[in-house]
Amino acid sequence: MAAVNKHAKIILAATKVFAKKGFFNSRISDIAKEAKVADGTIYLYFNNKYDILLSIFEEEVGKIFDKTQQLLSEEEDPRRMLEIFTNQHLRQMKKNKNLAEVIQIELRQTNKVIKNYRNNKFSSYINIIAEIIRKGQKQGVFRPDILPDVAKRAFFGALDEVSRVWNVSLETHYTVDEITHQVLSLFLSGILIENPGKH
Amino acid sequence: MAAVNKHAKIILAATKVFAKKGFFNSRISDIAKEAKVADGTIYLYFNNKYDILLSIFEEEVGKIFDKTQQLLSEEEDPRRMLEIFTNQHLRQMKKNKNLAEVIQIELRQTNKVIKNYRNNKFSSYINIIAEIIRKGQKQGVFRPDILPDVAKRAFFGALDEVSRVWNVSLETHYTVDEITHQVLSLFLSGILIENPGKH
Amino acid sequence: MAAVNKHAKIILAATKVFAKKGFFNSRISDIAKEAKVADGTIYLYFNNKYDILLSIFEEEVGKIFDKTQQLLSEEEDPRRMLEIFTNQHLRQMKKNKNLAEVIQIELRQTNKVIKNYRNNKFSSYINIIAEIIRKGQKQGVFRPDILPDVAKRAFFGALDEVSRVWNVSLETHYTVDEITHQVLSLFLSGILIENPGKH
Amino acid sequence: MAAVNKHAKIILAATKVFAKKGFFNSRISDIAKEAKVADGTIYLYFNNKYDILLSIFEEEVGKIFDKTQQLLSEEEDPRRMLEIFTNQHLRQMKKNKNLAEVIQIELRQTNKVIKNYRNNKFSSYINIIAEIIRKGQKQGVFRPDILPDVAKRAFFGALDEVSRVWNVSLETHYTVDEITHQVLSLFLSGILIENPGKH
DNA sequence: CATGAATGAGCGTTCATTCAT
DNA sequence: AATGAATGAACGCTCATTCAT
Repeated sequence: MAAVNKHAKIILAATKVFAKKGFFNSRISDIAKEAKVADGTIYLYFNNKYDILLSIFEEEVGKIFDKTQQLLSEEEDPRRMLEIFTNQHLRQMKKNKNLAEVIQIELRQTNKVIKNYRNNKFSSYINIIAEIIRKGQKQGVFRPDILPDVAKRAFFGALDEVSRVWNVSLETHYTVDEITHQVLSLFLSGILIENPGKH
Repeated sequence: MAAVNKHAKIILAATKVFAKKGFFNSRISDIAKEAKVADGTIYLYFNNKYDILLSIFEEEVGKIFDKTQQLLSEEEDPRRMLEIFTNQHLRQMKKNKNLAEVIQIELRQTNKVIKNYRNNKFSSYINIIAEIIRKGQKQGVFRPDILPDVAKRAFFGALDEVSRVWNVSLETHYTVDEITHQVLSLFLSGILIENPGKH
Repeated sequence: MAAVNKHAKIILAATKVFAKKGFFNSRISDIAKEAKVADGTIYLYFNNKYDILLSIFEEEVGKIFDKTQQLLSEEEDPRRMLEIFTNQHLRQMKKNKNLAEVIQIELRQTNKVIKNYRNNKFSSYINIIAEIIRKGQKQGVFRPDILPDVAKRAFFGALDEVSRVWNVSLETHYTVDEITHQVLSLFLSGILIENPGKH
Repeated sequence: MAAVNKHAKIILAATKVFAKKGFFNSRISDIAKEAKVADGTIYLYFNNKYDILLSIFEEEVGKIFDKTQQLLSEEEDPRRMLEIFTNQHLRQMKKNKNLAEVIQIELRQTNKVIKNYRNNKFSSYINIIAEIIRKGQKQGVFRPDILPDVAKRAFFGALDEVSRVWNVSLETHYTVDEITHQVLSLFLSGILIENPGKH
């Protein structure tokens, strides 16, 4: 078995285990068992437990980032770009629930090292939103008074919280497309029926 | 020192410690030291470490819930109500950064017991948003196609993610009122300059 | 309530609690609750937890010792004296099962201070048996080759083990008088049908 | 070092420590130090502290049981069998004083789980006595009015109490053979010089 | 490279004892 | 004398990490 496979197997197993039990409640032995390797083997590929978590972020979020960038590269309309981002994000989160859990849960915890997520893949990922907004403002289709760095957080927070429900409760039966439409519609047009103050 | 004070002191200390280090990285002895009581004293007021976390949620979120309800009780306009909720939430999170951290961080982790947060104070708090939306739909000022149970999550997620930045990074220098305006404006009117597709 | 009563109440409660849970598994608060006094009150009457155990021994065993001495004082026949001792012991153990437990269980444990039970009430109690044997040997009714200090232990051990069953299992349905007869008969006449080797 | 050795080393160390300090006064770290392993290593071989105690019982008592059975297998005379049992038991208790302590002390305590010692090795061991008695009764050499289930306890209790002295006090200087003779003689022929009431 | 037995630092929790009231 | 809230030392057990094989 090639080394690259072991690495991937451990990442996959750790994602599954972290998602199920949370980072702190997960044991190295749990991950080892799930990956079908010995406990010690994990330390041939990762420095420590926390390093596994970081690797998941960087690698898995990196994949989503790349995929999203690629999807957006052929699009020029900021409205469509936002739709693509939304749909792609929710779709990924639904497809890869384990990763969704890890992002959602672990993003907010551990020892603050990772929280200040500038200069990492996750930060880049979120900044895609800000870039789309800026592009729309340049094109004159998005309101110029919107602050991209505030709006990117609001938008990501909304997506994140909405998609959490997939892993936690059974209360929702909406499809990805329905949720995409709801959230996108909210952000694009707002909740008001009439927007007399708009211009 | 009256018992009620000890309880409050421990809650306060635990909130501070949890916010600083995260639940799992916090030690009972850290909380005891912060509260200036003996380790054992904590167990006179709480069943175990996790019980402290739950108590913070129920008690502190309960206070915010009550305060918010009171502020909203005199208002009839759903748009104003949403503004009041937003401003009040962001103001509380900025004022009580430790509690904000605990809510934001701990809400997503621990052993899934509290994650399914129906039937608790937190659930009630979030449902305020859904109620405001339903009221606005009845009054005909909010779009009827918006799903209140999806929108409440999107809205809370946006607020939550936006306010996180206060505790984590230094990147933002916006005031509460500016952020309130940004987020509210986004939700009410959307990001589009023109909304030809509306109604 | 007079102090003497508190002392007695605590002894009684402790005997009950120790019997039920064993010395190490018993909590001071258990005893306090059983005695209906505050935890701290116990320390007005006893130096520490272990002191309670010692007091039970000295006081309760002392009572049995006195009672037994009194019953034996009017008897001159060593055979009858042994019967009286046996019957009295088994009767007490059956009547006061809690004390029986404490004697049986706690006699063999704790920190060896008490185990070397010379110079205490329990030692005196066991020595009654040796005295009876010596008396019988002097009178020429008991075999002179029997060593009283060995036989006293064998006899007490037999009684102790036999009576344990009352507190632990349900396997026996024999009455005190039946058990008395069995044990006494064994010790007096042995298990052999014929004793040609005697004298 | 083979696993079987670690297991045995810990059993040996625990027996020693329990004998010296008693179960509740013994620390896992005491056992670990005595066995020259790390604290955590103990938990690779035993579930918890109490499990160590149970294992000592089952394993060590099992060995004595097997040895005794083997010694008795070639003997047909119940009188000789009783002598063999007695001698063998006392010899083992003198040889393995630590185990003797553990049996004597711990048998009567802990949380009553093992006290009802049917269906375990210890129960089997004691029942050897009852079987010998029944055999003697069938052969017509032991009195038929003796109840084997009462006598087995009386006999074991006598042996147990007599052998305790070896670990606790210095008062006795008798050899195993002397004690064997005393106890056996007592049980076979009784203490009376004449047994006119027999048969 | 891979293993998994062994390690031992670390922590949540308990509870005998104290002492201010 | 009596109380019971408060204390804090102590311990069973866990688990990330190491290393001999």
